[in-house]
Amino acid sequence: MKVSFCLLDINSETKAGKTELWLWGIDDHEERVLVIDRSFVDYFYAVVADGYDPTEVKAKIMEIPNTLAVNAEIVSRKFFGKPVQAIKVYCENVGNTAKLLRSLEGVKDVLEDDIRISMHYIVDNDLVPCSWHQVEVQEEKNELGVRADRIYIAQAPPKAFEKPDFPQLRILSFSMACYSREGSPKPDRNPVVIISTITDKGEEKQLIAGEDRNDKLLLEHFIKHVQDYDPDIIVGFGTNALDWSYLVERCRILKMKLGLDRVQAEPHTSVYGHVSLTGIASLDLEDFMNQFPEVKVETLENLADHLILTKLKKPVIIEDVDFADYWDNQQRRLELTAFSMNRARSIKGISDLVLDLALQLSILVGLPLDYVMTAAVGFRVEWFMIRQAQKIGEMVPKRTEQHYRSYAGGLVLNPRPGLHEKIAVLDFKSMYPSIMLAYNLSPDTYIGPEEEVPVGGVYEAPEVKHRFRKKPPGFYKEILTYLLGTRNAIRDKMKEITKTSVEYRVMDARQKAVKIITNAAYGYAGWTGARWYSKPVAEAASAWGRHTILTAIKLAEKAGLQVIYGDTDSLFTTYDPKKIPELEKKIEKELGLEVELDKVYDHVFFTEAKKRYAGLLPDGTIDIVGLEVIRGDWAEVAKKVQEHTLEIVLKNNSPEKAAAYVRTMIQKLKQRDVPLRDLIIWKTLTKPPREYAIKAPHVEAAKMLSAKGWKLTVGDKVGYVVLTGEGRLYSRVKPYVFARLEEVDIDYYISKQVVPAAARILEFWGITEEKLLPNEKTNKPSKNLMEFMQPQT
DNA sequence: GCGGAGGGAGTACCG
DNA sequence: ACCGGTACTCCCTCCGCG
Repeated sequence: MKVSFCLLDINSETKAGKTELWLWGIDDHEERVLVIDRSFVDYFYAVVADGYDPTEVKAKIMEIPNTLAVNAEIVSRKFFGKPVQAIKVYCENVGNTAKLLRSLEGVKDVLEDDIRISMHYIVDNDLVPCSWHQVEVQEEKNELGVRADRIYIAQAPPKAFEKPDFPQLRILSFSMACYSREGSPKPDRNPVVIISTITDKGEEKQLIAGEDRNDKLLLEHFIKHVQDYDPDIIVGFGTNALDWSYLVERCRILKMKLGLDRVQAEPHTSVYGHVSLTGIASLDLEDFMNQFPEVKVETLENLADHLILTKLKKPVIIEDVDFADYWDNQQRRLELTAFSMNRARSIKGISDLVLDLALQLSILVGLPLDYVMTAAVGFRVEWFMIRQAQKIGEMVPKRTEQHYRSYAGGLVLNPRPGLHEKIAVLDFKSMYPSIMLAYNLSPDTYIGPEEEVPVGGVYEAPEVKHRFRKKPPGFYKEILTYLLGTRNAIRDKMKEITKTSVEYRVMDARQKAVKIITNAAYGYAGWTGARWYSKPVAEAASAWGRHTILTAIKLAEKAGLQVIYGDTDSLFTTYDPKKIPELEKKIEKELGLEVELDKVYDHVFFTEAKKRYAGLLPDGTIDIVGLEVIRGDWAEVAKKVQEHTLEIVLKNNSPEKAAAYVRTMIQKLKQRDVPLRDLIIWKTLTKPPREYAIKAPHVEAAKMLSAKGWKLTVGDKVGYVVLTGEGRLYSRVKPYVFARLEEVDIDYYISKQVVPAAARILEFWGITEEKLLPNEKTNKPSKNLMEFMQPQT
């Protein structure tokens, strides 16, 4: 019989020395199915050395005792574009056999022994995660005790096919709270006191520990609840780093097993730091944070707030530290449980918004849903490439960390400081991908300095002089042609569809997924960890990029436009509605790359610094780029003042008014009329505190947190405030959770945060830091004299 | 012993 | 665990200073 199913998860199981592939999915009757394929044997390639007869090499391989090689076949493949003969060796234990063959005479290289069997299976059979497949099967009785409505044995590998609808997924979102009076909770001593869950249908369920904080029953109920609801996807926040390992450990201590997946096994750590649940896609919303760089302190509450899930009322935030206090108070315990439930609701709300993109990334890249979300962008690009490589018979290079050599990147112009009117921003569309495509940049088209110019000729990069054959199209070109073509096609189709339709939403997500991979291709090429790393490719791309923008500047100036600023692929010029379209055409004609008029600023302000400016758009919104306002490591109070300063300057063209506003704010600060939270400075811990070469404020604050039992890891953000006192800054900081408003050094916030941020803008009009600070005895007379002598004011 | 200059460490941004 | 280019703050060392 034939069944159709949507593939959601895949794992491999070894039964009696034989590896099976288990495909988990939903069939077209909404039944949960497990399709087992026992016919796939994993493999690797043994590349035949020059001058050896493949038939003999193959025979030799088969003769080796204990190779475990079940079969071998001679195949023609490509490696970096060059045709090679290889022996495809099928065997049960790829790792050992590949090792044996590495030193065999006649074998030049061993490849793809580092690709996991489930990925070989997906790639070779062209399976598409989160998509429909048809497969010839025989039904088998569920004697394995797995949680599935049907179990099938595949008679042949499944085949992907197009089907527009998507099955109704069961999704469970959850959040947990632990009781600890000793800092970060530890599973060997601190119980889980609340788990809040909510399903995709909005059904809420809370599991709460008993008065004695005994969590055995709670955990049993949680496991049972998951088993009963049988979700296809489980969503949490911080689950990979925290929740899953905590729950597993906690269960072990209570002599239980956290068997909530579809084979009643424990969650297990997998690649990319992902924690995997067999048969269920486990998603961690923390992995989505890089989608929202605007959210600087990456908490669930901040993300929910950013996505306006909480527009009705700002929820009360209860810090982890205070959980124990809340729990121990009858009345406040209700607040804690409500808070926990709200977290679960936020998780559901956010996943409703981001799941489309996650699914499309999984479909495009070909990694199962849970993996694709945890994988860093470099690995997403790589899996997409591996998939394409298979299609054209290209073998996958090994991952060998290459020696790092830096190279020159994009060109940044010095801005013309001051306030400008009517400024156009021209952007090259997908500049690096377009360049790589236009000049056929690829590791396999690169012609080394010693090599002859091939028939058909070469493109030679400016400055760096790297050469690339014009024909045939290289691997990167194939990929970028597909990506850029697909994105354009999707965007064209989207124009014909109602914006509120489901179809539009799906296409928008697909378009975003394609964009993510396209934009990362250049960075991938220059990443020493990449399988298809090629410094010449990345270096040539940026060289052509510099050439491109330099040419564009010349053309703009020739057209009579003044260039105010430019960075990598953008140009800021005076706006002339007649000249701009002509310039666009001229640039496209001369360079073969598309430019577009991205926006026109009514007013735009530059300091002398690159990469920092603010512009007013016709609709009244203000773009702020690079300045303190958009930085996460400045106190909110300074950012607010700078933002308002910019608004006054850009909208009213009135620096004096802005200065007056700043002075008012300083007065307010002096009264300590400011919430403590506006004084917090957040900085990331980029290494373990011990390893810092110098003393730094955020590191000292981190040490104080650790001393109180906080578990801090690299990548965590530390929030601290500056206190009054003597000496270096690092000696008078305190984590904000321990601090009171009365102890903070308000003068620090005035002189080192608010005033510099405001003066950054106002200095252009001669309003210096000194002029913003109220006149006091602390002001040195000499400075006032200097001020007096400055001519421009 | 102290203050300031200048280089270095550290972080976060832009495209 | 994607690239290079850039701004900026605070730390730290060193130098001058009879």
